[in-house]
Amino acid sequence: MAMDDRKFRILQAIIDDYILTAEPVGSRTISKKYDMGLSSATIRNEMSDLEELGYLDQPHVSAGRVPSAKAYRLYVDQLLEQGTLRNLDEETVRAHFTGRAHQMEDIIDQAAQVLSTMTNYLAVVLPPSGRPPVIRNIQLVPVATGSALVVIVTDTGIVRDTVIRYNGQLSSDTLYAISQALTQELSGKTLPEALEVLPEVSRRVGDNADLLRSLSGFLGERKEKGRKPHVAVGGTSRMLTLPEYSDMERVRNLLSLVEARDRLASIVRQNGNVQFTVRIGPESGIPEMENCSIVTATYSTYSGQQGTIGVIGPTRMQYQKVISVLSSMGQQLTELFGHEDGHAGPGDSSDERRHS
Amino acid sequence: MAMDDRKFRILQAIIDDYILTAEPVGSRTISKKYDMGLSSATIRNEMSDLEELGYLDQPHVSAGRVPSAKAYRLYVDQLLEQGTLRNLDEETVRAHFTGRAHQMEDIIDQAAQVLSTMTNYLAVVLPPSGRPPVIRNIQLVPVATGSALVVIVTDTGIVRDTVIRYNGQLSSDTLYAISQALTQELSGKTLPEALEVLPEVSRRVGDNADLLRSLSGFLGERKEKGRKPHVAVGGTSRMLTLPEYSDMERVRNLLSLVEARDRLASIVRQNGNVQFTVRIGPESGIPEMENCSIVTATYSTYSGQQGTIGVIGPTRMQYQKVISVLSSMGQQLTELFGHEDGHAGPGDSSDERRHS
DNA sequence: GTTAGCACTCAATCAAGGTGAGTGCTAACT
DNA sequence: AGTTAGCACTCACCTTGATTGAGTGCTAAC
Repeated sequence: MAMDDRKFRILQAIIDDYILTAEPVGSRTISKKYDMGLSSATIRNEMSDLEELGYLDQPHVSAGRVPSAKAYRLYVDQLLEQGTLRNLDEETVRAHFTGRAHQMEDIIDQAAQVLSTMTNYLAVVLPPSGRPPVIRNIQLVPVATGSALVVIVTDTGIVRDTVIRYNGQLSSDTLYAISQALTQELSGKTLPEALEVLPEVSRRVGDNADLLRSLSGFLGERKEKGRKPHVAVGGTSRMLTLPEYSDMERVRNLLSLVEARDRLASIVRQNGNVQFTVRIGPESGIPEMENCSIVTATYSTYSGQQGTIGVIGPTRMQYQKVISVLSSMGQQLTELFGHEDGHAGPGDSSDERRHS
Repeated sequence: MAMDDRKFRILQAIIDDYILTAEPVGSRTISKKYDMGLSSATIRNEMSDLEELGYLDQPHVSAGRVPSAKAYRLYVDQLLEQGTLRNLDEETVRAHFTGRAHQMEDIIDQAAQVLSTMTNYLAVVLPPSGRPPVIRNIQLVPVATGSALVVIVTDTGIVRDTVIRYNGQLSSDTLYAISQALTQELSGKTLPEALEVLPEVSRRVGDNADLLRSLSGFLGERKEKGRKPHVAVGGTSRMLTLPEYSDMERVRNLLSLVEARDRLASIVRQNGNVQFTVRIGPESGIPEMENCSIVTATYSTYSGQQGTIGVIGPTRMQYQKVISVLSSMGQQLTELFGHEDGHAGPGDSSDERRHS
């Protein structure tokens, strides 16, 4: 016995209904609500077949049927194939996501916010990452006697800054001179490379050994740990309204996942070059995500770095909606970061980008 | 009838027991577990009095008694008076809170983490704020053609940065010259003040009207919205293990509060100059916090700015522990920020501070 | 003033029975 | 051969009622 067209249509109806209600679906419901022109008995036979084929599960004998992960997989694959769903939410996303902010973090926060309100699920947005950033400019700004702010502008537009301290006093002009020297020597290099050549540079620049040692220490630390990236999350509380989270155990699971940002990031992060990933239930291989689906998309920056945006929800997720919204958001982030200044947002207050 | 010493001791026992078990406390429990040398009947009489005095509530007639907000208030006041509890957790806090980080945000994140693990409640840490920061130094760092990073170093050590764009090309040296001029003119001023005099400065500096307009726009925006401060939160998932959060409704309340960081901040933020605040249940005046207590403490920076750290938990909170931990943490943050560089953490890798 | 004793209350627990949604199977129908 | 009506069966869920036990308030004796 194989999957024929009628079986598929019935399966689809079951999935649709289950996504809507979160209740096991009975044969009578399908026969009546989705008029297939078939009696419940016939549906019943087909459902029995579908169960045998592994597309349906039965919580217990006198309950309706529930779609299996395999069913969702089929459903989603079919959705993606026909590809009609894209861009349905394009405009709504544009309307809510202004991207009008100066800091990268604000932007991804806002993106997560929009994603979660539009989908009603948990949204995660990871900042761009990828190949190591290349130094463009180093600037030392006097803060107080004996301390300076190090600003490193990289090609990704991400600015890393910290205060270092040194002995003695250096004038603003001296610091500028050192900055220029450092920029000269180090621009075009990645952070680890810069760290390597720093001693040599230090010799050449000469008499500020102390300051350069501090700088070196800072770079070294950064190399090891990296700045832990800011992971934006939205919609946690919204998830709790879903019936699947009336179970405390699951809520706790979800919450501790959300709290462990780095773990969350590693779960969501998408490798490879596909535009989309849909991982349904156990496909993710993550034990506590058995009942969740993870849909991710990517966006990219002008410098070729890649970021991930993702939505986590129950397996009975509104896949069409989620995929459509993610797709639009991915596109818009790509647009937003697709410009030379790297940092986001129209610094001037022009409104062009929305229509470009 | 008034509160006498015996009544007080009984009340204390009830509170202690309720804090421990979260179950209504019966007369027999008090008589046996806390040997008062009194029979349950006597305790019962006293409890009846205590109820009449408003210190105890009875969920229903055949249940034990539960301390009222008034009881906790008395209990806490008494704790604070005797003041013996301070510094009990000093060492543990020191051990877990290294404060070893370059970014302010990392530090307050870590502080929230430590607070929540040590108390098992929800911890909130607000960055220092207070009088408006005064500009010390302005620096424009070239990022790409037509765009520059604005770094403003303020006396609070907090660095605000953003990329602005302008027409045309300016060399690194030109930008430096402008930076110097701006620093000259604007240092010592607050942001709003700077915004006011900027047009004038613009005239004097001359031919870079476009850039200065961008800068002015940026400052104006900042003035309005301010950079939304980073509010660190820790221990959300830990709260769910408490029996009072087996109710979904409450969990949702808590969660949406945690998600609305600004609201959370306004709840926790402590005004006035007291070292401590303990708000018990309805005292906070916040409807959804009726069953919660909020304990806050402050820390301050060398520049006189003040930050708040707080713990939110059920009214039957372990007040002693919480107060002690908050106290130690506040002290340590004050120490940490009590130095000229404002930005935190030993930039060098010396270990001195832990013993200073 | 303290305590033992007793009647009383009431949430919580559990078993028993009823209900209804849903199934699987069979036999009749097209 | 596919479809459908009918029927027996299953089982989660709800209701009901009885039981239990923690806890109280009151009274009378110490």
